[in-house]
Amino acid sequence: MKDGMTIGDAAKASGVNAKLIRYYESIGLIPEAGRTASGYRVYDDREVNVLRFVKRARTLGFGIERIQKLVGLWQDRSRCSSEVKRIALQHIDELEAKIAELQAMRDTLHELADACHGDERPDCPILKDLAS
Amino acid sequence: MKDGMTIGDAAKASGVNAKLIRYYESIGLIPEAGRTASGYRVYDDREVNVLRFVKRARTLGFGIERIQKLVGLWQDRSRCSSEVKRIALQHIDELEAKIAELQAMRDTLHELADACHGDERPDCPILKDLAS
DNA sequence: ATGGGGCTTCCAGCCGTTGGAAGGTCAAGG
DNA sequence: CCTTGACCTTCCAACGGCTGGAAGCCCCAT
Repeated sequence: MKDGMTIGDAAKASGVNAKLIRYYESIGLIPEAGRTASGYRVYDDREVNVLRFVKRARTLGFGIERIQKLVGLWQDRSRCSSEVKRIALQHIDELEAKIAELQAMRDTLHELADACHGDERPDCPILKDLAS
Repeated sequence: MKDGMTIGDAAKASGVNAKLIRYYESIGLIPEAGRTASGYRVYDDREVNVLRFVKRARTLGFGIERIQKLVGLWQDRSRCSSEVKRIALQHIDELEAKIAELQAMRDTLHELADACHGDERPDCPILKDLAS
């Protein structure tokens, strides 16, 4: 039962849904799966592991392109860990930037919301700010 | 020179580029602009103010649909500030959620990157985590 | 009249999914 | 053997919020 899974089985085993597996294949993130005589895709444990790797990397916010590199490094036994770390640090930088951006929005909005009495009257510092 | 601007002038005056102004019109975020005899869009100060409002709201991360509501409330003199505040608070909640999500990614990655020596050796806790 | 800049429309792509339609395949049960 | 229903296949479209390009018209200065 381990080898020769259908895409549905691979989806359950990896946590990546079938539709997304096909999509990942279509964009070249994962190699083309083998096929049965009738055209069904066939997966084995190794491919499920790749899918799990991809899913975990997505959970950490890596983009597809970077995941491709990570999968490559993962499968390259002669890789340098420095290369992997470099990619991770770069991603951390981008996350920090995004976080800072969102926090700035939140902080501004928080101030405006605090200043807004939020009652039935039309006077509103939030709209005043937006209109400025 | 104040009224009867072309889209390019309105873009400069509002900070929203011409392409985007047309897009906003196409999705109904802003009403259809008037036209000259030859088909050029024409803008006046009031419309530029709406564009500025939209731009500021986008800067604060509001989505288009919500901005539509905000513009409506802004132009409604009998609005309740509570309604505006409600929208702002809801948006703050979503920002908080997104921030927390990104922070979780960053924290995990930070731990992994710290544990990775990042040298020429292949051993790598980052890949180990992704493969788990 | 010619050039160049701005305007017009429409179409396509970005990212990572998700949904749906239309049709083929497979195993189980009547 | 045939039907049912759950699976699989492909392709096409939409989400949000833009951004770019192509093809063609308009307007002003030289």
